[in-house]
Amino acid sequence: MQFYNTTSREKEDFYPAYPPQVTMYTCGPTVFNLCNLNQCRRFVFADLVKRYLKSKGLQVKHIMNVTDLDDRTIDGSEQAGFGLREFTDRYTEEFHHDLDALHIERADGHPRASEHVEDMVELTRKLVEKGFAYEKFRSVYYDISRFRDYGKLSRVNLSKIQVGKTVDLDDYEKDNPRDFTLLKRSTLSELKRGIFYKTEWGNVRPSWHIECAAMCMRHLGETVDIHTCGTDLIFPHNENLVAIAEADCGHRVVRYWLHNELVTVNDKKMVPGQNNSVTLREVLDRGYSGRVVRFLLLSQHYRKPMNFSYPALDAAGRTLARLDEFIRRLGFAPLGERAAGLDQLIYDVKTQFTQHMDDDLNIPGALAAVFRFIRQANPLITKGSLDQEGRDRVIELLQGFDSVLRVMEFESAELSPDDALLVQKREQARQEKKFDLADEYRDQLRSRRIHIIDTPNGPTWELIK
RNA sequence: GGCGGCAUAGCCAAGUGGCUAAGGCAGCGGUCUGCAAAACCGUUAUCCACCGGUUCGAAUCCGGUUGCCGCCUCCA
Repeated sequence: MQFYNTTSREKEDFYPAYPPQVTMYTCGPTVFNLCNLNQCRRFVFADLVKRYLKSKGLQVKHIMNVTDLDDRTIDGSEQAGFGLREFTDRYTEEFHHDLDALHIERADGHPRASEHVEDMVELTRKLVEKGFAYEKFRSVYYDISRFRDYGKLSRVNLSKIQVGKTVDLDDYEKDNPRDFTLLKRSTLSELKRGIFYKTEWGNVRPSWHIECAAMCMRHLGETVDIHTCGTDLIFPHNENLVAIAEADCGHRVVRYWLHNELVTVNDKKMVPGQNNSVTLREVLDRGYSGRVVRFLLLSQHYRKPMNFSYPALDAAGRTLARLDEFIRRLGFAPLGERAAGLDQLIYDVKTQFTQHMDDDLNIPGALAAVFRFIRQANPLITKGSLDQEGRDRVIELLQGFDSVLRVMEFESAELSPDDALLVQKREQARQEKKFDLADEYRDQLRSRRIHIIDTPNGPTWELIK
C-alpha cells in the first residue's frame, strides 16, 4: 500500500510505526459557520483513508480537532450576539450533522481548542525555554530562524516569498515578519468578553497553529503516522505545526502527510463566507442526499482539484443509480445454475479494486473495476445464471467494497403482506388482460410509494424515496 | 516575484515507455415490454494543449511555449 507523502512529494510504502495500530490526525473545521463542500471533501477524504486502513485489518486511532477559539469564532460570536461557547456549540452540532449526512464515521476524539489551552500554554513555555519562541509586547512568537528545517514540508523559499501578501503586518510586533504567532495578547474587546487566559506573559489566547500542534500531540503522542489536511493549509498552517512539534520533540512527528486537493466553483477555490461557497446544508436543502454528495467528493482522485456544479452532482447521482439498480436487480435475481465464469469475475474485480486502492487510493480506477464487473454480471442476472450461493457472494463482495466507499444501499425491498397482495392481484389482472384493473392496482401501489417494474421473470419493485 | 500543481472524447475522469487509450454521464443503435416507466446490451478519442528532443517504440521521459489553478506566515 502506497501513499503520496507531501514531505517527499513521492509515493511511499506505508508502514505504521507500531502496527497494527495507526495514529491519524485530521484538521477539523473552524466552527463559525456551516461547512462548505471544500471542507466536506477534506473530511470525506480522511474518512476514506481511515476506512481503507481498517479494511486492511489495521486499528486506527483517529483524532479530528474542532477549532472553536480563533479570530473567526470570536468575531462571529460577537456579531451574532452570542457568547463564544454558545456560538461554537451550535456550529459544532451542525458539523456533527454534516458528518452524519456524509456517512463519515466519528473520529475517536474531536477535541476542542478551548479545552486544551493549558496544553498550548505549556507547549509554548517549552518552546520559549528551548529558545524557539520569544515574547514581545505580551504576545509570544515562534522564531523560525531557530528551526533549521523550516520549509521542508511546503518547500517555501523564505528569502523569496512576498512577506505581507496576505497578512497585515501592522497588527504584529514580530522581530522578523516571517515569524508566526503562538500566543496573542488578548484585545480589549476580548478581555471584556472574558476571552483570555492568564499566563506569565499576560492575558493571551492561542493561535490556530499551536492549537493543532498541541491537540495532535496531546492525543496521539510524539509520533503520528498520518496527518491529513487540504493542500490549501500546507503553508503556513501545516508547516508551522511541523516547526512547533519538532522543535518540542526533537524528532520527526508526522510520518506521512496526506493532502487532498480543493473543491472549486468555476475553477476558483471555494472560500467560506464568499459568494462562491456552497455549504453542504444548502445542497441537502435542495433535495440531494448526503450519500450522493459523498459519492461525488469521493469519485475523483483526492489529489486532483474538483470543480463543483449542480450538473456534476446530478451526473454523480445517475452514476450511483446504476450501482443502486444493480443491487436492486440482484435482490430479484431468479435463481438457476451458477454461470461458470462468476468466480473468476469476482476474483478479478476484487484484485483490481485492491490494486487501485493500494496505489495511493486510486478511486477512479477502483470504481472502473466495479463498473466493469457490473456490466459483466448484469447479463448473468437477466439470464438467471446465479445460484443462491453465487448471489450471496456477489452481495458480500459489494459489501466489502462498501465498507470502504460507504455509498451503497442494501436495504431489503420486503413488502408488507398487504402490499405483496396488491402486487399479486395486479399481476393476476395482467395475466387475465384486465389492464384497467391492473393499472388501478399499480396506481394504488404508487401512492404507497412502491414503483412496479415488470420483467420477463415477473414483477419487481422499488421503494420511491 | 518565489514555490507547487494541472492540460486525455460533447462533459467528468483513469492511465507515467510497448497488446486494439479504463470507467461514468450525455448522445446514438438494439433487446425486453399490454401500456408506462425503468432496465439491460452494443456503440462513441488513429489520438492524449502546442513545439522540439531522447528512444526500435512516448499521452507517458527531457527541454521550451501557451493557458489555467493553489499557496506565500492569525482566511478556511
